[in-house]
Amino acid sequence: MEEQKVSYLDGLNEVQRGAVTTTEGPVLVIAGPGSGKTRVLTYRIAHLIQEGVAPYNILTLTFTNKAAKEMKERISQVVGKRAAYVWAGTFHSIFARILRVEAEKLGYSSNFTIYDSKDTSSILAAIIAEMRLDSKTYDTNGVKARISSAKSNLISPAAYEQNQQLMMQDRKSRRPYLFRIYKQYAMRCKRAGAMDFDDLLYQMFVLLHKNPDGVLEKYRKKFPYVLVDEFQDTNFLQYSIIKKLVNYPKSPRNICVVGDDAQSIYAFRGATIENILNFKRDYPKLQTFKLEQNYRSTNHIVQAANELILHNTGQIQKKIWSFKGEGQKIQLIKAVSDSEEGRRIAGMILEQKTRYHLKNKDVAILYRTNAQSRVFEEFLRRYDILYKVYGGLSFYQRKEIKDVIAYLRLVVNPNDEEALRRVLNYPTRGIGKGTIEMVSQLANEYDTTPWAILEKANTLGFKPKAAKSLLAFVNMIKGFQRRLATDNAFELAEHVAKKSTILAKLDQDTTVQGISRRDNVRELLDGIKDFVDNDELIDEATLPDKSLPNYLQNIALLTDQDSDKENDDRVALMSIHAAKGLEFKSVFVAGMEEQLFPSFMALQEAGGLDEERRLFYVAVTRAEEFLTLSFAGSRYRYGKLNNYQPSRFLSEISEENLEQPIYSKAERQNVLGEQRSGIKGFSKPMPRRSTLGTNTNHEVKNTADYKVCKPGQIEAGLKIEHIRFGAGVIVKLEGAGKNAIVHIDFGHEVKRIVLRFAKLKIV
DNA sequence: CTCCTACGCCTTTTT
DNA sequence: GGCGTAGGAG
Repeated sequence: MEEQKVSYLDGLNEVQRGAVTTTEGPVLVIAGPGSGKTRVLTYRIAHLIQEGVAPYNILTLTFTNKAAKEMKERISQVVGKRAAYVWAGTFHSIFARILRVEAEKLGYSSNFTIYDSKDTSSILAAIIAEMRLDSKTYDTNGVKARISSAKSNLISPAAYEQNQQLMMQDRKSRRPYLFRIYKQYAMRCKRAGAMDFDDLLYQMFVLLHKNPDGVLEKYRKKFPYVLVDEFQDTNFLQYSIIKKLVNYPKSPRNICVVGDDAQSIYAFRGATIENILNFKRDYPKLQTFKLEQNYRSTNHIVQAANELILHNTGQIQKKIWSFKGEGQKIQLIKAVSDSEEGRRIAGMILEQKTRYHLKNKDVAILYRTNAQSRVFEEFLRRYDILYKVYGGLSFYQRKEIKDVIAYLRLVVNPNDEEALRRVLNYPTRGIGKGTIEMVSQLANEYDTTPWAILEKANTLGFKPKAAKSLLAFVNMIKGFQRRLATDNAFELAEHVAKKSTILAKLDQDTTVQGISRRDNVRELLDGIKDFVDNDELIDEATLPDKSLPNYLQNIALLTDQDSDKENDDRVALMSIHAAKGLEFKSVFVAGMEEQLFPSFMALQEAGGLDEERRLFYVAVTRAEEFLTLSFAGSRYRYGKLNNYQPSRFLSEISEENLEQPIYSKAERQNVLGEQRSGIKGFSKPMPRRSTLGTNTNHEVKNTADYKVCKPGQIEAGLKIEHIRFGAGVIVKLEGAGKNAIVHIDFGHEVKRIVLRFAKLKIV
């Protein structure tokens, strides 16, 4: 035992060891990127277990399933099978697990449905329509964000209505009835026996706060040791729950939170760095450990990270440093267009693979928005490089999958309104818009669920034809429900897919998308079969349960289809957000352009720029050895071509660390000077503008005001500007009329372009 | 009521 | 450029 202890503690530096072995009392670990944060967390848990703490008394909260899984695996490497009993998971999944047990105390069934973000949007859209509110002022996403934010700040619908400040804000933004939507939405969720993502946290808090049958004491006792990963990304609600569990009179306050304020990138969904400050205030006996040594990246990368984050205001003082040697300077790709960016990055990956013997999985392409992945997919395919796109719309978010799942959800919980709405007339069975609206109205009138209305369809004044269709639907679902007792998840799902005629419907569609949809449904069924056939005990505390309800509970919180087989050798394509916590030998950060990164949305919000910069900090620090930044002078957005300026972030890394910087030293001073003087948005030296506070949008040349010359004007020797490729000289004209081709020298290459399609401007 | 087409909006990031 | 919805014809 003693020896074992020594063996794992030996691999830690002084500070890390302190963070691991200080098991009693509140601990704050400020962990820079690559500083061995996960190591500290897992060793700490392992250490607790070695010291005699029961694994099931340890609660570890993370933000992603992936992080939780990794942590469990690494704990088991130190303490073996006992690791399976540790309560480690995402906030949402852990609380869902607890809420299933305690559901009845809150008036829910333990079979409650979890509404994902799309379900929420869809219900809100329906409510807004039913209330006859203008869907433009009450845009679904805006309303959703507002409700989510209310919940995250523990404001109930009733409290919302009483809150003068919120009501005032709504009146100002011409949405005075927002509180009614919130109220209605909350009522509907409850009536449907469903919780959305925020409810999983909100209801957890309510449970602990109302404390029916002493549940609060039960969980305080159950979890004497609490750990929180990525603490900088917790919101007020999450912090409040943790506080309930840990901070009370006579509590041992054995809580360890790990985070890095410089990596806080979720302020947009309510995360607040204030939690770190509050933590210091709430736990006076706090012990703080700062992990600053970076074990991940070479020095140029670390230094670049340090210098760019200096442009932010109010970071906790911290400077990361590395012993890994100078390494290679950061490379910069200047591409004229998004497709050239794709081509050059793919080419560079090929080159790096040969020159440095990198595997595909050593490489990642990171971007600000998921929509950017397409070009890279195209070129990686062309270059025969295997890749995997993470995030974006997950498998379970696809329409056809949601449709099948909706049937299954309905079988388990017929009150699930959203599932009902989705499939009541899909595949079409003669239940039209009017009928559906009437169902909804009756449900509100009788204060009951739509399902209950359907069951009594023949007594409520529906047209005979409609009533017949509705009852046929009810009988079909009831038929499925009878099988719940006997069928396993797969048998039932397959039966449902057939009998609902979903499969037949998809078979009719012979378009490419149609076939792919069908394949997806097949894949879903295969997945359910896997779930049923798999005998492996994931968690030794629970017995295998192959029922449909259990299947649905398992997938409800799966977002990334984390079927990630470790030996899958693929280049990773993902958003920077999704890359947090990961590391790669070689990282490409694409789309380094003003308006894209930093995002134009963020630039309009207070603190937005700083958050974008922290995001860039996260991106940069994912790289171990090779970091390449790239920008494109033009790219398609919403199917339209736009021109872009290089991101200001590029000018925040000095020549010491960045190869072939776009700016000379003098220019760089100039740019920094302008930024400091408060003129937003110019990342490139520009002639002085006459007006102050010029909006950056003016910098973006758009297709509309680009004056294209007529084909007849073109002749050899002319200097022109091409809308995508920039400045060039006409070399010659080939052919005439419709087929005329123009040769243009753009400096680095001569392109042949069909004259009648070329958008050229004579300079 | 169903199917087809046209139009409009979309994209910031996630559990 | 792509998806979802609205509006019209059958």
